[in-house]
Amino acid sequence: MSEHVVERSYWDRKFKESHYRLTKPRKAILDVLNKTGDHLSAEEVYQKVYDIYPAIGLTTVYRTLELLVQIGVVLKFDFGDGRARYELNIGPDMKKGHHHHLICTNCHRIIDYTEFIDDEVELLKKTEKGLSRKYNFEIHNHIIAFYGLCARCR
Amino acid sequence: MSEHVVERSYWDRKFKESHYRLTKPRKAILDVLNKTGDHLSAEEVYQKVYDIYPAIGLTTVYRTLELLVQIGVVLKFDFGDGRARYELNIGPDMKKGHHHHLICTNCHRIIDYTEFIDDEVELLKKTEKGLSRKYNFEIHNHIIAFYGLCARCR
DNA sequence: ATATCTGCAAAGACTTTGCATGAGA
DNA sequence: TCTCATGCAAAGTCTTTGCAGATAT
Repeated sequence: MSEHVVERSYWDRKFKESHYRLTKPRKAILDVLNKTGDHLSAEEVYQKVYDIYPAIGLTTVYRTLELLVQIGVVLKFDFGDGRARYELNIGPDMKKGHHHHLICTNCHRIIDYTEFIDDEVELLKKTEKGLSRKYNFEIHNHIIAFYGLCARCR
Repeated sequence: MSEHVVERSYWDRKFKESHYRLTKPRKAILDVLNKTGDHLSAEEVYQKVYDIYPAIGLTTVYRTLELLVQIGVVLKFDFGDGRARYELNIGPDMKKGHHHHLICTNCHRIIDYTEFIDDEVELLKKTEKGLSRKYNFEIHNHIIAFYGLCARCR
């Protein structure tokens, strides 16, 4: 399918720029991230990759996720349940655009929201500009998260 | 000193409300959190408490910090360096008010900032109201953080 | 060819749990 | 008194590292 061709060329380019090799395990991991709408833990990524590429090792998953975070393709989060979680930041076939999170402190469920994002982005742009000037800090990314109790847990 | 009396009565009240006991180890931990301006890890809290209360155990530090998070006295963060960090949320003698963080992804330094907080808080209030209605989510807290490179690392 | 990458096993780091002793209301 | 809290040791999780064999350019 041509959809797949587009994906491949996109990652190819992105990897060439970063002088890393786009190997089979890495492609499989990217495919998994590209298809899911969830915030997967390393173990969960491993499980899903295993289905399409059983030779995969958990170590490679960790190393690849780390690499993808470095080159800005993946975002890494910690929602307080003791394991890091990952989601695609940029990709050819992304399920969602820029969004933020509601995090249930009881059951650790994550709700993505996109409401008010425009207002937030506008404010954050101003803030970013001011902060990077004042602290000489080069901002690459930001997060906003609300903590509390979800509908089921309250 | 009367300053100390004020602190004690404050924590006393807070603990009575929560039907927990304000023991010596817990007092020592609160004193440490109250005096520092940093975001301490559990190990760092342990070290500092050790100086004023050598009988302290690391386990107690973990359990107490967890407890303080539960009753809303302490905030828990994960800045990406593999250990949780804690700071006082409310207290009699706090070093800082509400603030957010700039996090260096290279050296893991944390910079607190309070600029633009008013604008942010205003926007977040609106957002909170909308989100809690739409998702039936009870919001207790929020975080904003910017990731990037600090002056030294860029 | 040859610099990277991979998977396994082992080690590392942080955090939690079991349990007998000790302290607070 | 009697429930709750503490400290030590041990266990549990998630993540990283060492290394020999496999792979991509």
